[in-house]
Amino acid sequence: MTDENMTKGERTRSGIIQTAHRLFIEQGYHGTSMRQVAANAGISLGGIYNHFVSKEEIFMAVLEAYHPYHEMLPIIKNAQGESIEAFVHNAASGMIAALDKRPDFLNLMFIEIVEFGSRHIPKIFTKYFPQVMGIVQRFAEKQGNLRPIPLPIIIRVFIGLFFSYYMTEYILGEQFPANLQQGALQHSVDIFLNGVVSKE
Amino acid sequence: MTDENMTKGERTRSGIIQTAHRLFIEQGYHGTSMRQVAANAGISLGGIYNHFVSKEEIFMAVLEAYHPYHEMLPIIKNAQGESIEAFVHNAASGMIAALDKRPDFLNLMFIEIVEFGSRHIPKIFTKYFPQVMGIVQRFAEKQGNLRPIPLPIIIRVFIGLFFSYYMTEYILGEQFPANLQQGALQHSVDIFLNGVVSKE
DNA sequence: AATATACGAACGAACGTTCGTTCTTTCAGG
DNA sequence: CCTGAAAGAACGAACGTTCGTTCGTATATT
Repeated sequence: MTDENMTKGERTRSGIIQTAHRLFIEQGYHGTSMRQVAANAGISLGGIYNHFVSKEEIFMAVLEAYHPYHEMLPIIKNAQGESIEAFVHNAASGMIAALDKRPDFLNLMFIEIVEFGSRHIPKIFTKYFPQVMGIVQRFAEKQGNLRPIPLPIIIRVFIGLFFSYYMTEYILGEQFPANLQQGALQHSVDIFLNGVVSKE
Repeated sequence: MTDENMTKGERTRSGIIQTAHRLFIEQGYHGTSMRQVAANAGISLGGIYNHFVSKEEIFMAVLEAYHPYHEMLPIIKNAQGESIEAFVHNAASGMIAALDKRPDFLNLMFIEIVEFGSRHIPKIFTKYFPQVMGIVQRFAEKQGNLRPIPLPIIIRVFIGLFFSYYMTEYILGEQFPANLQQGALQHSVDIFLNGVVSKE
């Protein structure tokens, strides 16, 4: 929805969500005050309550607006149809690129975990996992050269691979020696596909 | 240090740290008040300030007391000297067992990341990484059958493997289909060692 | 004219910290 | 072993601020 199609109220609401998102990921939920949200969104304190009934409802709206799953699924879907090496590498780098557009998405997740007791994450995962499972299953059957490892495990290790890869870059940055290596993602995918043990 | 060797003040201080740890991992840092800490530690509000100059100093003490690195390093050290399969599996399951004794350590990390901007984690990592690097390097040289992948990458992927493995169990529990698989850790280690692609 | 939106003062509650005071522990000097 | 003074520890009221939310009123939009 473009800016012109929105009423004034919708634009204000959207601005509040955007501002709250930035403040939440910088300071946490309880570390952010409604006054900060109001000031940074260019609205008065009381005016916020014309658009949201409570602070927690703002957090819910932020969570809804900023989770990247809608962008992730097509990436996995579009990555199929080539060799397994290309598939995995494209999927991994595509997902990391998608997360790069939501640079502080992990913070949002951590707030969810710590300050709200992970109420929503399992729901999101169980909703999306079957879809991912279906995509990978169809690809695996067509490709046919996987070792006999349960598919959910493979998916779990893959998600873990790219997730921890991103997390390491995100949290530690260049302060972690392993982050300075050239082609780190390529190597990581290589390990996922072929392992670290030499077969010669 | 046992309870008998401690003065009254040391015992109180230790109790405050213990209580604060529990409340922080349940509610976050800003979500926990000094009054809650005082009440749950069985001390008065003002009394706390005989042992800590500020709330943040309590968090520092909690972080120091509850990070599991002191236990992790010996585990990696003691896991060496056998085959690479045994080494990796022992190290992985040992580290997961160590984290199990600090069941909410991840929450503490997440608070650090969100509410304190990851001020301390890089410091901790750069302190311990060279030691881990040294241990693994000596083992790799002795073993000698690793594929030509940079060692920091291997370590990074391994840490990511076990870290995300634990995180998946911890956050999602049985609600994540892949967690219900038998021998999930064994399979994960297998992928790390040999990859998912069949070599036949 | 009717409705939606914005305002900012005001509310009571809760926040982290300080304060003066009292009670308890510690450990010399006898 | 006592004794008594110094130090340590605990208390809870109170401080000034900030919190999330409400409200009556004014302004803008439709």
